[in-house]
Amino acid sequence: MGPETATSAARGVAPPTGRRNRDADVVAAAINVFWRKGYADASVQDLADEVGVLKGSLYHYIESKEALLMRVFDLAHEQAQETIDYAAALDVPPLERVRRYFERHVRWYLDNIEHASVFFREWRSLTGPNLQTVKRRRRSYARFIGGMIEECRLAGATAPGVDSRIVLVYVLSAVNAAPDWYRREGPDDAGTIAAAYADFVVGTLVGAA
Amino acid sequence: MGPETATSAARGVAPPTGRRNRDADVVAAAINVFWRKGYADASVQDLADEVGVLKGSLYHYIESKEALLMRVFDLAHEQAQETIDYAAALDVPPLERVRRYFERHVRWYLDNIEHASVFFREWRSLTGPNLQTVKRRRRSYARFIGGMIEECRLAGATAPGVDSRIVLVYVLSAVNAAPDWYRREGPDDAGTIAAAYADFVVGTLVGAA
Amino acid sequence: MGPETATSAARGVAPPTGRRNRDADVVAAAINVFWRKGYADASVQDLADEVGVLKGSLYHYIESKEALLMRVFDLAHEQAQETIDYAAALDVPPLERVRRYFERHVRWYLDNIEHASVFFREWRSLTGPNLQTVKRRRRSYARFIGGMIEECRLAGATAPGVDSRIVLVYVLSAVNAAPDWYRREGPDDAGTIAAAYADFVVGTLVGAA
Amino acid sequence: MGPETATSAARGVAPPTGRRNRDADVVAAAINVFWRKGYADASVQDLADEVGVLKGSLYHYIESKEALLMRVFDLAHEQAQETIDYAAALDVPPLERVRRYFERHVRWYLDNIEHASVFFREWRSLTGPNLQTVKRRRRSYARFIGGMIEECRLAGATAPGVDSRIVLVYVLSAVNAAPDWYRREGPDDAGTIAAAYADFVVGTLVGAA
DNA sequence: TATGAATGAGGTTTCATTCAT
DNA sequence: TATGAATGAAACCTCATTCAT
Repeated sequence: MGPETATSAARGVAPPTGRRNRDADVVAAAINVFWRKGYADASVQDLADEVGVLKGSLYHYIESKEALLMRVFDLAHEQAQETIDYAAALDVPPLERVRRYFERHVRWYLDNIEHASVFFREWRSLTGPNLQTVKRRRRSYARFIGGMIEECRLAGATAPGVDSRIVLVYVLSAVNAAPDWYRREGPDDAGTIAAAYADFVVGTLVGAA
Repeated sequence: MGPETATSAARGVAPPTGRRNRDADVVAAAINVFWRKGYADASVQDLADEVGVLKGSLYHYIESKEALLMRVFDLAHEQAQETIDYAAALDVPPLERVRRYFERHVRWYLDNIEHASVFFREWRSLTGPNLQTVKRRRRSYARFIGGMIEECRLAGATAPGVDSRIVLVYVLSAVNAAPDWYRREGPDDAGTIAAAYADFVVGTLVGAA
Repeated sequence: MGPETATSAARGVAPPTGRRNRDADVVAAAINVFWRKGYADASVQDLADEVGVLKGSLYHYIESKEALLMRVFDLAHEQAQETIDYAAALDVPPLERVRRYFERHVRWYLDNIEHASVFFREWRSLTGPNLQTVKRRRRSYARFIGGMIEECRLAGATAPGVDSRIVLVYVLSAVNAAPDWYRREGPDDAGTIAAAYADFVVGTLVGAA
Repeated sequence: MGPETATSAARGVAPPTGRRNRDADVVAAAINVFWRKGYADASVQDLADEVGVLKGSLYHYIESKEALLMRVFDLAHEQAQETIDYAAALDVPPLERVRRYFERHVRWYLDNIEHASVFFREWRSLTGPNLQTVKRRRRSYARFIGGMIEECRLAGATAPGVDSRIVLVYVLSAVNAAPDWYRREGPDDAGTIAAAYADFVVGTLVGAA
């Protein structure tokens, strides 16, 4: 897993720059605690313990527990957007774009299991505008991926009977649950699984009997 | 004690006409409330409101909030087991068994979205022996489905490079998330989606490029 | 974390002048409330009222209602142990050791009626390890006192027919109930009663007809 | 312990007369339950379980939980009064009257440990007129015993320095705690202990050094 | 007499958040 | 920046008692 410790492995943020990177530490702690206990069962005390400050002090870094959860989502969004930008910029045939998108996408999940798990499990705990924002983003992801699939269909690359809408939710579901099943210590490495998943997606598009 | 349970140790008389089957009502209410608010955010007050009794009165029917959640899981388990028994009893080729299993499986999800959603989302809220029981059942489901897939492979019905373990988690993930996406008021009816999903699963097995 | 404990991880500065020793206040309040209403009938609200904080705030100082009761017992134990150490260190004949032990012992009861009353009345309200601890201590007290009595017998200072075991429970019972009867505003002062009780004990040992 | 079972050994009431003696059963059950769990921790459900009826049905036999406790006290009072009447009617010297009173008194305790324990432990749980009644009776017992002791003093049978008031509470305390210490399965039988206690009391009166 | 569902008040405890120091 | 005491609302659960059947 690299040089990080097990408990702070979920960060994906830059390492502390020597003096102080408390914001990133706090988000990394939140990812870990929310992953282990779930947002609802995680107390602010748990978060403070993980960061190593007293409960009251934590409020110098966060506005509220939910705002902290939202920061976790914002960070994930940035990284998801990078994958989208990467795929959008590729100059390859539609099916290959899909394959490369999902390979990188799944790869991110498997390299950031805790973060990805929180991302997929806990969005229902958000409220009000935060919830709206996250839902909007999710629709935007789906629209982008749906667009890629539609391109494949228009290019005649998909099986005749395939319904783009159904295949979209099918493959998204399969892929997004990856962090629920993957074990770092398991027999398959992340690259293998990411490639296999990407192949499955392509197979689902072209091959449905 | 006769055939009655310990808690309803009546003297063998028929249940008074005035007494409805509150147990079933309570579980149905729990499914709805846990689905709308999530287990952690649902209060016992919410549950009592849904049933139409006072908070304290609810404890005539449940031993604890978690025990009620567990009853929701027990009920889902019974029905999941029926699908397994149905598929196991079929006298058809392996691939067809898989197809029919998943069609019925998905069909149950789509006909019981709230129940299925709670079943897939809230198991982490269980604790102690309840959690162990549910995990054990999940492993048992996976073992059954994995067995069906392995039968296909041994019968030479799957694509050469397919890794049974990976394809298992892939299709389970895709299928189990169905209640997250399906909208009853959407354009596709449950039968169509269930059939499409079953076809995707078969396609994933036989067709991975 | 350095040498400080995790929960009081102060930086070694003296406690702020504004912060009183709330721990001692809380135990004192508990003694009073448990004495007036009994442990079972005393609510956490009663305790908070006596301390002068809100109910929730009390949990900064206690872990649970029972843990607070246990602190009352721990404090009493410390003081009971001091009396034992005092008596054990005396260089006097056995009967005189008994007399001085009980005089001091009763004196403590009468000077701390509320505390002593709770100590003798409420130990059955403890549970689990707390209850075991208190029972163990009680056996230890009895063993010490029984040892003193046995010393008297071996020194030939007791009446011939005296059964050490029976006389032990007899005098302990008589003495331990003192706080139930004594009224501070009564005609006899604590010193007189303590001396009388000690004489009775000695009388019971040497004089049983 | 005679023909009764262990769990119903505390009654001291007449055995069921064949058809129905539910009142006595209920009091016997109360004695046992209050003895095992304490009045405050005993629920009406516990009482109903012990009697063998449903909770609601118990209210055909009792008016309230406290009224049931009061019946336990009334029954004990009847039996305590019998001992007093017995002693009062004796035509013996004062010291001998004291001795016989206490022998019988202690004997009752030891033969009815559960009942006696509740009698001495739980009177503080009564309220209002019930509490007043029980306190009045206790004063009356003390007055009777104090009268016997005073008779001894007037007859010149006590040691010169003895203070009647102090010796009264001393011996009462010693004697009343007997059910706290006595174990039916212990090495000494009830008759031996009752005699020894009575001797101690006399010894305390005549022999205080 | 017997039932057991229903009541409603009260119990202990947790916790996100604030604020004086 | 850091503390930790204090807040007060809300959580789950228990229980003595009532009452329609």
